Amino acid sequence: MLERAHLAIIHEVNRLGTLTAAARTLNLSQSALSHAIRRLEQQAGTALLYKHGRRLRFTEAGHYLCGVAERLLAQFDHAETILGAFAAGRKGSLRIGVECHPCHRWLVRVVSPFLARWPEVDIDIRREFQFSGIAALTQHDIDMLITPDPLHTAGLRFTPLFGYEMVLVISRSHPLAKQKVARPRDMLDEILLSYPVDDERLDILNLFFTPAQCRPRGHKHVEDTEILLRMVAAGRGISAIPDWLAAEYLNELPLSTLRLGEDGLQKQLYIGRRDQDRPSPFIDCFLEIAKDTKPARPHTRESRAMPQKR
Amino acid sequence: MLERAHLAIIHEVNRLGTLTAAARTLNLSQSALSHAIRRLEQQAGTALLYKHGRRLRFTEAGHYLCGVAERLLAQFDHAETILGAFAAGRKGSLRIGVECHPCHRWLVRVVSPFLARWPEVDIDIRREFQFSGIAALTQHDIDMLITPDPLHTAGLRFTPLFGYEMVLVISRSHPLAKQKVARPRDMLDEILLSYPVDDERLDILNLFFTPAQCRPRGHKHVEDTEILLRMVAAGRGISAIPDWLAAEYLNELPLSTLRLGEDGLQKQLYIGRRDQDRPSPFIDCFLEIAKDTKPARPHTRESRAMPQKR
DNA sequence: ATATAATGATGAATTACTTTCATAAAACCG
DNA sequence: CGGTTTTATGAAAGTAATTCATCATTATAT
Repeated sequence: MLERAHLAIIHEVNRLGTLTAAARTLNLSQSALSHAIRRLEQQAGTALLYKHGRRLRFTEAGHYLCGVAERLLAQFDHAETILGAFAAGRKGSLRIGVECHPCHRWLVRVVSPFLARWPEVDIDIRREFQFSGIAALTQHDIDMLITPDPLHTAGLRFTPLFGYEMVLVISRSHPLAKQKVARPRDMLDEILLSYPVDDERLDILNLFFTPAQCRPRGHKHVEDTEILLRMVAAGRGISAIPDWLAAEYLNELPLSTLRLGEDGLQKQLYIGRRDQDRPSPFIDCFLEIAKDTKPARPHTRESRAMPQKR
Repeated sequence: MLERAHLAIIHEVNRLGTLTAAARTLNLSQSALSHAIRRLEQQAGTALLYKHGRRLRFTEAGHYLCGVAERLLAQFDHAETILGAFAAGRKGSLRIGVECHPCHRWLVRVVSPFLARWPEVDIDIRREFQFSGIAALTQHDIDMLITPDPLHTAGLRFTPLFGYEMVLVISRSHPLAKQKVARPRDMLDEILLSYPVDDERLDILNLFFTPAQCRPRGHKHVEDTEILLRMVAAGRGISAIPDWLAAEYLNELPLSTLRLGEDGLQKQLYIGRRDQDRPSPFIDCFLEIAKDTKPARPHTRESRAMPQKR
């Protein structure tokens, strides 16, 4: 029978490359691992490792088990963490996934009061997913997902948080800065700056440029919002960000915002959970705080020009 | 440490309600389960079950573990199923290298029935190699190599598939189209069209032009067979392809075929494998299908002029 | 080349852990 | 209140994992 111990061995051998090294980190003898793997192979009826030189290589089946090990061990670890929280009289932990890069600033404003009210709950925020955030949620890699793109799958429930508008930000000294509305054809000579995300997941491309069958002259990825906006302010490119995020920076940087198309690019932020999860007071509390935490500056046409300090 | 056995116990107790019943289905004594749970509780530092009347109920932590158990046990079961498929040779992947450009059409006729019979086996076909196909095979980058040029290296084994003849194709309206045999000196004014392959690997150059110490007027690379033959048909060049491939196109395009030299340019297709590879039912099956799949139209001198519909 | 170090494999001995056995205690049921 | 069902527990037995000592192989350095 496949046991956690087997997975741990497989995982460490994969990570470290040799039985000897794996044995060290597992506080076992090299012989123990060798025997354990041999037993597992006999039970499974297939080889998992074979010698290549004086090291080991995984067979196809072994390689498959590496993947299993990685997934399952993480879940064991997490389960033990939660169990530890129960033991310590705490309530548990909340793993939140965020699929919307600029939402990070908003999220910290939700997390702070939550942590104050639930000192016994640990929060972990994840921004990178092997596949999608939705998959991470269904596979219990995270407990909540914050995303502008809900995918109504069986077993998941999405609650709307707030609507917002994606706006174009450009340097205030840019010729187009006086316009109210940006049109795709105006942008042909611009460099688009975006978070490092697949093109298919960029609304500015999907919903603005692609329908007009054109693309900006260039496209660069920038990880950090602050740096991204400073590059825009310096005239090094344009970008599309939520209106409320733009509002936070309008009085700090020489930026202008333009509506994307006549109707604007309207979005909605959702929080997704698994249906089957039992109700928990702190999860309810988190949701409540999240719903009450509107983005920094509800953006209206009037306020755009005159943002106030937070 | 939380083990699979613990999860199994938790799960059965949850399902059946009593330790005694759970013990029965797990082929263990009631006492064994009781001890196991006790140990786990001591390690976790928190109670998981408590007595309610003479039965057991889950604590909050225990209830949480039920959920974990359900998910993880399913994943263990699935992993063991897959492992069983590996052991039975049902599951695996087959990376096939093809060193013979026009063989692609033949290969798809082998792969289709194979995929139908081995739904759990993934097939990957590679046509580009960093060095040679032989090197890719010895270095485990591919598992099989289909090539007309076997190189009998230690550790590799080549099985012949079928013999064929490379023939010259020219437009039917070409002055030479009436000849039976093409001679190098007739081709001095022609443009040779070939797949984008190094000159050293082109048989028409090595075995036809080079011995006669001449070259055609020009040489262009074309990636796609269909396009290559349409160019030939349009009188834009000549090419050398296997007779059976020519046969497939003779009734669709105005082409003529000529023998390359008096004896023709005879070739043989081989399938190469590593000697040391363990036998696998699906690899054997692939070989069998490959051997049984003769090229589209066994080409004879008589049929050349009068190809039939497939 | 040859010596040396590193690594994995193996069988026997040992150790650790799990399971059973036997029994007690508690709870439900008539 | 017995009779029955169920869990808990300590000691004994049994099973399985681990180590030890050693060998074989391969890579690296001299």
